[in-house]
Order: sequence, then C-alpha cells, then structure tokens
Amino acid sequence: MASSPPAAPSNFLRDIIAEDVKSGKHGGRVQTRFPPEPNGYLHIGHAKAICLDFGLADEFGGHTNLRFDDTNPEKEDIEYVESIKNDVNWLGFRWDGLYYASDYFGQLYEWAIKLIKDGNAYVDDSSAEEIRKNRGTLTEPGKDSPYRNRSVEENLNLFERMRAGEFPDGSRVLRAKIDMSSPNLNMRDPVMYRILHARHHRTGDKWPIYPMYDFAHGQSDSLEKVTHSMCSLEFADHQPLYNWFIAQLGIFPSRQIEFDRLSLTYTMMSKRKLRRLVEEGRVTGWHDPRMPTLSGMRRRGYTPEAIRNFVTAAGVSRTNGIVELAMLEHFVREDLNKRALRVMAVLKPLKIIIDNYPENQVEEMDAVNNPEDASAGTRKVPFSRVLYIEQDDFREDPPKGYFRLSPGREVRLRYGYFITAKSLVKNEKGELIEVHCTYDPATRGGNSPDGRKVKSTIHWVSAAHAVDAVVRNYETLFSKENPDDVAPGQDFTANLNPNSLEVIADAKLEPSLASAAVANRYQFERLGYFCVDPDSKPGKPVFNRTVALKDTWAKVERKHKG
RNA sequence: UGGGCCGUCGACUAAUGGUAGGUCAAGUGCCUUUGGAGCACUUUGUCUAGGUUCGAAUCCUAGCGGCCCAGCCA
Repeated sequence: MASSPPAAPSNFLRDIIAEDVKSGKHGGRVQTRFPPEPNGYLHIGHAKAICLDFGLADEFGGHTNLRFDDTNPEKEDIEYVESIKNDVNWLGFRWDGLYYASDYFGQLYEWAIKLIKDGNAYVDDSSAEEIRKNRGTLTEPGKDSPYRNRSVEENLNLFERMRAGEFPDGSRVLRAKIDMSSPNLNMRDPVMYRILHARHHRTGDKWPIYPMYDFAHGQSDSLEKVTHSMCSLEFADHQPLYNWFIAQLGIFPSRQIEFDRLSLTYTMMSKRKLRRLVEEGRVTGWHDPRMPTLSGMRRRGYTPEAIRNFVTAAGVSRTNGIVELAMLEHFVREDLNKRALRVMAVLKPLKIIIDNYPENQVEEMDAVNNPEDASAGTRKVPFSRVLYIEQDDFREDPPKGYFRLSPGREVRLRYGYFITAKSLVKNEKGELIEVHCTYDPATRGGNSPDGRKVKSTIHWVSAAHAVDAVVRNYETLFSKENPDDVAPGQDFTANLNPNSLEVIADAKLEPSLASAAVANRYQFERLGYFCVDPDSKPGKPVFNRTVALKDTWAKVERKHKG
C-alpha cells in the first residue's frame, strides 16, 4: 500500500491556472508539456518539473505532451530519449502527445522566411567573435551588425542557400531584427538559426541548419496549443523574446511561466557535472545508486510514490532555495515503512553459541512480514544453536544507556528466545570471535511466562541456514551540503565523499531471501531499507541500502561522546 | 555596474490588507517483541528603515542581501 500523498499546498502556478480556467481563457482548456533536451539522464530536479507539468494539467482535466527539445544534434542521442521516456513512465505519468522539436523543423523554416519577408530577420555574415563583440555588455548597448540592413531579397537568397547547405558551419547565421540597445541581452538581435552540418538522431542529414532554442521552444508550444508553458527561473529573461516571436508570427499565444528549480543538499543537478562524474569514473554510471538521477534513485530503491510525495511537499515558488536531503529521505522511509516486507539480516556478523540448546535441533519460528500491514502475513525463520548477531549488538563493556547484549545481560532474540551472554572467546590478537550464551526454553517466541522484561530485542540469523550476500551501504556522494563550496583552485570533485560506498562482502541473510527478485525492496529489521541489485547472482544476492532506519541510539551515543 | 527575479522558523512552504499556519529537522514524554513505526507536546520566523492604512508578511519608497543574463547550448 502506497502512502497517501500530502495535501498539496496552494502555489502560484495552480493559482494562475485556476484563474485562467475560471475566466474561460482558451475555453477553459489546460495544455502543458514537459520539454527535456535528450542530452542526458533525468534527475530529481526534472521530477519536480514533471510533477508540475503533468500534475497540474491533470488537476484541471487538461493534457500534457512529452516533447523532446532536440535542436542541438551535437549533444543529443537516442539513448537519452529512451531513458527519458522510461523515467517519466516510471515516475507514474502518461503523456498525451509525444513530439519532437525536430518534427517542426519544416514549419519553423517557413516561419523564418515569413520573418525575413516582414523585415524582422536578416542573415548575418559576421563571425561568432564579431557578433559577441557587437552585442555590447551588461552596461553598454550593442552595435548594429553591418549586415543588418540587407534587402529582403538578399536575405531570402542567403537563407535559402544556408538551408541548401552551400555554406560552411559558422559562416553565417539568421538573426531576429529587434533592438541592439535593449537592456535585455536576449533582445539584441538573437540568433535564430546556425549552420551545422551535423547528423541529427531523427532527421539525419536533412538539415544543415538548426534553429536555436529561442526560435523553437515558443513556437513548438504554440503549435501544440500549450496554454501554460512552465519552465525554470533562468528563462525569465527569455520571455520577452518568446512573446515577440509569437506576436510577429501571429500564432497561438502560449504563456510562459517560470518557477524555481529544485536543489538538494549533498548533491547537485548540473548535467555537465554529473556527466563528469560518470566520465571520470567517480561513479559507476548514470545509474549509480548515489547519483541524483531517477535511474540512480530507482536502483537505490527509492519509489516513484516517495519521490512524488517529496516533490509535492517541497512545493514550488520563485525563491532559490535548497531542500534538505533529510526531507527526501523522510518520504522514502514513510513510503517503504508501509510496503516493505521485514526480514532479518546481519551485516557484520558476530557468532553466538547457545550452549544449552540441543546440538542438532532446528525450530521454525513464526515471524511477522509487516507489522504495518496484516495482510502481508507471516513466515517461518529457522532457529538453531549457532547464530549470527550484529557486532554492534554486543558490547563487552556496555556504555550507559546501552540496552543490547553484554556479559551477564539477558536480551530477546526477535521471534526467538531470551538469551543471556555467559562467556567470550577471543583470538590471539584479542579480538572477539564468539559469545557463548544460554537460553530460556520457556521464552519461545519471545515472551516470558513469568512476565520478566528485557530492555532490548535484537535480530539474528541461524548460521547453518544463512544466505551469504553482498550488501552495499551508501552515504552521500559529497561530504558538504554544497558540493561547490571549495577552496580556491579546487572544484566540486574535492568534496566527493570517500566513504560514499561501503561494500560488505559477507552479510548473512535469513534463508527466505535466497531467491529475492531484482528490484524487490525489504526492510532489514533495525537496519534500514534494502533492495535487490541487478548485479545479483543465483544464490549470491546483492543488496543496495536505500536508506537507513532512524537510529536513536546512534544519536544518544554521539551526544554522550560530545 | 544595466536589466530581470527573489528575501517568512535551522530547511522547504502557506497566509491573495484582517488570528503568522503546515511539512522536514531538532528536543521532551508516552508506547513498543524493530532504540523502527506510531501518538502527544515543545522550541525557533515575516531582511532593515521609513511611509500609506483602523489594521501591513502582504501596498509604496529607500537601503541591504541573494540568484539569473554578455553561447552560433538548452
């Protein structure tokens, strides 16, 4: 059972849409789109945009398209479009229309011709360097290009020849004729088309010229009759241009609305930097469970419900904030608590021998699969004379407040018996090898008939029945909340957490886990949530720790140590 | 420095001129065959200074602080 999503708080996007619907704008119709560029994998930041684009449209009975903004063939690849489709679906959303900006190359070309004929666009022979120089600066206006006042005929002729592939890359561009002295740099005769003799993953070699984002995005929205085009804050300066093209072309007036991106502590959303991590081998790939990509989180064991609930709870505004990772982890635990089956697993084994338990006896103990969900039923767990418990669950010299096993103390083995530690065996180096205990046969199942209480219940696995497993524990990829907070001369890689991955080669699992299917999620009692990694082999499962359980004792101990 | 956007508990976010509320985090207690979960409670906030108003987080002015923009990337 998935957790119920938090009540959606009001936000300015919903307010705008609600008002438009109420006033009957566009006949009350709501159409949105999610427009990724297929040049990388989707991350948790995109999940916010996806939830907004799909979620808001859905709330108002509207529709959402998935549109690939594939106007830069040099960076894009079919691999990315497939992963993006997969991730959107995994998150739980279904698009109405599937489009590509490249579907519109023909129409865009026609519209460029119209702008030229109307005297609103011109071919510029300047080099990129010259264009940059003439653009001016933040404080100084730009200068008109010497090619700005070419005749319509000449512009038409040149642009048609650009399209025909007559000119080399970078030799000319088509520019909108707006205002070289605008305080908004985007309005200083922005480039509409560049020459790029590059093979496009969908249109092949058909086009030697490609439209820029600014000459594709708004028009694509318009073609799809998008009513509310939501994008991130850094595009706010592009809105006047977005509107300008729509007005000059006299086409459907889509409206752009900007919102803040999602930022999270201890990670980063920059595709460029994530790509570096992948390419430099700092992680195992885009799917590495430490990555903030949706594919990484999926492999880590995060659920789509948890991510959606988190995104909703984090909200949306126009403020640049950074959400604490702890909040995401809260929603992951909340969701998994309700759905994950409980099992017993010992990550760092310590051998326990119950001296007064019959040598060859095995008992099948009843264990509850999920205390949050009675319908999950029960299972049998074998109990025998030699067990493993967690090394952390025994202290020869227990500190104050430590309730677990220690010499002379009695604890409960979950679903098993009360046991008391009697003696220790150490190796020649003085390291603890095994603990000899006695058990109380009257406490089977974990209850004492005399009403005797123990302060602690610990988990265990029967040594003879244990399944060996590899367990990968993850910490944050970066050791600083803000990975970009570095000393001069360093970059974000200096903040990589050297302990972000801990591989445990010899964890001991209860036998029910021998055939756990890939991607299945479990709670290892008292430890955390874990899911089965695709690297698993028959008889040798590999588990990823999704998130640890809250650890009150660790907190207490930390405080005592100061 | 020109333009744009934005400043509310430690974090995120509501309050649409009329009781500053919610979630996370932190803390306390209860409960517990997971030191889990759950339940109850608690702490902390409107960037500053003026102004308008019966009344300002909200409107106005100024200041301070942050983010974005000078790709033939998106």
